[in-house]
Amino acid sequence: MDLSPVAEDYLKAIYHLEDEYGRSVRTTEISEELDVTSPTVTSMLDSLDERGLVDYTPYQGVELTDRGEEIVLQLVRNHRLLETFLMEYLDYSWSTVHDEADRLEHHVSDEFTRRLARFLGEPATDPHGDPIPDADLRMPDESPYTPLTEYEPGDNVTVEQVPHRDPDVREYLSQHRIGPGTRLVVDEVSPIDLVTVVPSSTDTSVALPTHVARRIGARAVTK
Amino acid sequence: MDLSPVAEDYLKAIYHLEDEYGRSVRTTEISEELDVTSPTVTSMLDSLDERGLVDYTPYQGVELTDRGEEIVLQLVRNHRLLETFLMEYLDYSWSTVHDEADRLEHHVSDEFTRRLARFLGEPATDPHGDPIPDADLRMPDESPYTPLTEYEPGDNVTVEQVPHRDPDVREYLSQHRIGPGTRLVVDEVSPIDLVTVVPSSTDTSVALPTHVARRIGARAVTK
DNA sequence: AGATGGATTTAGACCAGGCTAATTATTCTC
DNA sequence: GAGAATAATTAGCCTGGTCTAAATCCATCT
Ligand SMILES: [Mn+2]
Ligand SMILES: [Mn+2]
Ligand SMILES: [Mn+2]
Ligand SMILES: [Mn+2]
Repeated sequence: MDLSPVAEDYLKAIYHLEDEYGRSVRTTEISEELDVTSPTVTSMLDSLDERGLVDYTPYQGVELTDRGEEIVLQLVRNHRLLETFLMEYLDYSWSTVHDEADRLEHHVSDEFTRRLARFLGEPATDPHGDPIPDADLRMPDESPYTPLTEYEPGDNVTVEQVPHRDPDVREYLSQHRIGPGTRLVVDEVSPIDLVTVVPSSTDTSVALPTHVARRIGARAVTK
Repeated sequence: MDLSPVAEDYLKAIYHLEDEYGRSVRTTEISEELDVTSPTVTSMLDSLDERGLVDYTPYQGVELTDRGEEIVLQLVRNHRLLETFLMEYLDYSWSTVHDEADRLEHHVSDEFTRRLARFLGEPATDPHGDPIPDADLRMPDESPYTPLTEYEPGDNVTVEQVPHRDPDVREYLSQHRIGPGTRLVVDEVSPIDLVTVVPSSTDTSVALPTHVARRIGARAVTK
């Protein structure tokens, strides 16, 4: 299967959207995720379906096939190992590393990734706290982190996992000094889709909408 | 200037051919180098000329402009730093490293290359003995190595620079255990375009056509 | 100087991946 | 259950990069 970077990005988008919504994915969702028009998506879905990488039912939605998912898992492995390398050896910050990896993931060979994984010591998690599929593309077990939304006011936690694909979310968190390793106290978990936290480095309260807080993984600090 | 990898490869081909023949480059030469047909080359030359990256006179030939050369030098810098990393840290062999670098060179950012150069200690030469342009794209001075063709029978030398872009040449040298660091004795420099050498590791004489021997750089071993 | 052959360009086609405008399905609302 | 609103697809066009076949240029040789 010789796939263009463009086609690979459609598969990745479908993967992430399936994961986010837990159901088959709509044309519009892909078109928004990738910033292309919906007719463009339709024609790519036709072509991916022909190649057996997705199951696509017009007007109904699309899902990855096993072969499609395998391709995505290899890309995710490439991506997360690259991010690990870029941060640990080239001193990229967690908020700048994604774009570089998102391009390179399509262009490194499997051989490269094998060797890089060995060089890095076969890590199971990347610096954003996300799991890295192993050489057989098995995803490590559930991450042991608890979403910020499940803590109580007053809880003292260390951030371990940070959503970073969306540039706006990334920028906001980075601006407010919330990243991997940040210590913070949960201030308020409001029923109107808001969590407020106080990073110990700043003493300033930071408001987080639930959809962001839910994706921040943290570990309780045992005093 | 937002250039496709394909366009970049045309510029690189022109650069290497100019270097090899010391004159402007013909359509056919590019078409052989890149394995595309000559009409394809003609149309790409039109487009590169319009963008000011080459000077192209139909039926006469083509040369890089300063802007074109700058782009190539950045690619060469990317390429040689990548090869250095791949060999020194990921244990690629000198004969397998080129293809990976030849793809990646088009996809790493300038930021990546700056950081990689720092990580590697700002090397001036790659593991094939080729000079690496510095951050301002200045090529280091002439390599201090002497082509194998200029030695005399009986001379004892260490190979420092090895041509490796042509897969056939690369395969031949690798097969006969001639690579960076190889010690060998010059056996015969024949007027019929042939140099024979004996690598000290094998004791078997290896014949090299002049066009290959000329590109092998070596240093005399002082006994 | 003219004829010829090889190199080169022009003409016309195709595919991937985009777009806009128009059409058709599906879903929502009353 | 009909009409309106929304989502999705189809139709048709464009660009970049490729090809083959046809036309043209130019260097060389007599
Ligand atoms: Mn990422
Ligand atoms: Mn990507
Ligand atoms: Mn190389
Ligand atoms: Mn290349």
